[in-house]
Amino acid sequence: MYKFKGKEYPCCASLTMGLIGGKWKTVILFHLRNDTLRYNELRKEMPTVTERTLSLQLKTLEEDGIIKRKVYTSKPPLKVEYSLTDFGKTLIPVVQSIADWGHKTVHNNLDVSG
Amino acid sequence: MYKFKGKEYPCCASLTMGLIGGKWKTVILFHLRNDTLRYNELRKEMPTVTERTLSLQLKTLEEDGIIKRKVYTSKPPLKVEYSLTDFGKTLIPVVQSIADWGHKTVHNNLDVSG
DNA sequence: GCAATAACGGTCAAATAGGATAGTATAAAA
DNA sequence: TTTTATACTATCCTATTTGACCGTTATTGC
Repeated sequence: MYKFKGKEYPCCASLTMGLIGGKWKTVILFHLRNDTLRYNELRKEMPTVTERTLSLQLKTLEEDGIIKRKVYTSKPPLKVEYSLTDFGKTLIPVVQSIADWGHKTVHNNLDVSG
Repeated sequence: MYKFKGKEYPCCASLTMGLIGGKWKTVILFHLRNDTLRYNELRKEMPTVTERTLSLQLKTLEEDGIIKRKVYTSKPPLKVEYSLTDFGKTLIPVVQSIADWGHKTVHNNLDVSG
């Protein structure tokens, strides 16, 4: 049994998936792996996600300590930047290997059965 | 846009997650990464999954060409063995990095915020 | 004055995932 | 002869995730 942040997981792999699983989290982390991006910049990178879902996922990633949210409110134009925390940066190799596999698989077309 | 087996994904990372995402798939792949296991051997490794869910996940992993199912029915005692296909073996580094991160994270207790 | 941009939040609904429980067929073991 | 083991399948139900759509506050640009 693995425990992390009050949640229990039966396997080390399921712990990781509990944090980065779901339809959009790895996509967000992929776009943030080398960059700091604003909310609307993320939206442009991920046009098919709804705003509601994006902000929900950003919130849980922040709660889990994986990304940080920096608000520039020193005066008017609201500006919010998202980036990986130090803890979140430890996930870069994982996210990268997930992304690389997807990329390589499409290109090699290793798909046998059609 | 990435396409694989008739499904579309907005990002290379989401393609991978479409195949190995969900609560149990990486756990199954983790246990099969070096071994061939029978249905009930998998159950013993994953006592908290229900039989329904386990067999559903095994079926979709098989349909996606990631694992193969070998039935030994040459006479009576029914025996079914699950193992990775060659295609599935290309996922070993991905699954391993997911598992390693979970393992290391629990042990280092990198959890900052509590 | 009006539209556009930025960064969301709220509500509702649909889809999907997963769990609880029980049942099946066969055969061996006690 | 009853129980146990193997490898599932079938129903039913709940919980979680995600999408559609609209509203909000504030400010800049035309």
